[in-house]
Amino acid sequence: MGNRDSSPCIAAFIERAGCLCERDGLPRIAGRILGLLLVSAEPLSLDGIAERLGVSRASVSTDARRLVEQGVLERVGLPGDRKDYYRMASDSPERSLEQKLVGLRQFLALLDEAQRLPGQDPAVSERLAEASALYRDVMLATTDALERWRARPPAVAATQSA
Amino acid sequence: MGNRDSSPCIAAFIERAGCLCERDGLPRIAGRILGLLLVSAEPLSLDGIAERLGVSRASVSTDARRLVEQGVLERVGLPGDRKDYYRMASDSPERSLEQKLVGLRQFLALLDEAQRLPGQDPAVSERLAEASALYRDVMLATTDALERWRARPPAVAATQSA
DNA sequence: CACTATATTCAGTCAAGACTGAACACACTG
DNA sequence: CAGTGTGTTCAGTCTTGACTGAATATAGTG
Repeated sequence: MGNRDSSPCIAAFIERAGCLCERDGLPRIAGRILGLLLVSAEPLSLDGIAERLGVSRASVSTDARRLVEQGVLERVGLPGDRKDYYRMASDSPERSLEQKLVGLRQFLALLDEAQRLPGQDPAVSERLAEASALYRDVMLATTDALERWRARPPAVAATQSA
Repeated sequence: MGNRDSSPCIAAFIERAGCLCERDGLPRIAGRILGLLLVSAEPLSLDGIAERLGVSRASVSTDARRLVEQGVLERVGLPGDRKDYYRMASDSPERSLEQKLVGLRQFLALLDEAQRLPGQDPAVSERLAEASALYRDVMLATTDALERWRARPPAVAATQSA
C-alpha cells in the first residue's frame, strides 16, 4: 500500500509532515500531500498522489482543494493531459505563515476584548496590557520578517523559471 | 447553569477564549479556564472554577493540571484554607508564546530534514532553503521580541506586588 | 450523441478524545 | 480511629471530524 517506490526516508518524512500539520488543525492526509509535494520536483496528479500515499482519491480531492483555497498549493494543467496536477504554490511559505498569523491576530483581538471588559481590576488591566504588548510586538516582528523575505534577492537560476 | 453572576460580556469572552484555544489543540474547558482566570483579580479554587463555568470538577482538575504543567497557570494556597487555588502565572504570556514557538521549531526541523533527503532536485532544494530561511528569520524575530518583553520596565505599582 | 476519463460529492464507518458522574485516594480534624 | 473536605482517576457516553467506496457530475473525444 502506497509509498511503493522511493526511499523509506521520504516515506518517513511524509508521515512526519502529516502528523505535524495535524497539530495545525489540518487533516493528516492534507499534511501528507504537502510533504509529498514539498519534495517532488514535478507536479503530481490527483490519482498519482492518492496512489503514492495509499489513500482514497476522495480524500485527496477534498484536501487538495482545501490547500489550494489556502493558497499553499497550485492546481496546474499539463499540455495534452486532462488530469489536474498539483504542486506547491510559489509563495507557499508566505501563505502558511499567514495562516499562523491569523491565529495570532485572533488571540490579540481576544486580549483587546478583555481589556474593554467593564469593571476591571487595575492589576488585571495591566496584565492584559502587557500580554497585548508582547503579542503585538511579535506580530510586528513577524510581519517585518515576511517583508524582508518578500524582498529577498531572486534565485539564481533553477529549472522552474516562473 | 454556570456564569451565574457577572456580566454576559464576560461569559461571552470566556466562551471565545475557549473556542480560540481549541484551535491550539487545548480542550475547550482549558481555554475557558484561561479566559476566566485571565480576567479575574483573585485566584479561584477548583470548585469555584467548575461552578463558575458550569462544568464538572473532574474536567477542571485535569485541565488545570495540564495548564500548570505548561506553565501558564500557577497553583497557589490561601492561608487557613485547604483548597487549591489557581491564577495566571506571572510569566504566562511568555509561556504561551513559547508553546507556539515549539510548533515553529518543529516545522523548521521538518524543513531541515527535507533538505537532507537524498537525491533532491536542485529546484526543490532551493525551495526548501528559501522556506527554511523565512521561518528561521521569523523564529529569530520572535525570540528577539520575547527578549525585549522580558527586559521591559517593571510595572509602576498594581495591587499584587510579587 | 454515446463513451470514457476525470473530479466531486455523499452516506456511512470508524477512531480520537472531550467530558462526566461516581468511585477512589489522601490528608487533615476532632 | 472514624469522619469530612478535597483532589484525582476511571469507565462510559457522546460529539466531532477524518476517511472511504460508491454514486454522481462534468467535460473531453470519437
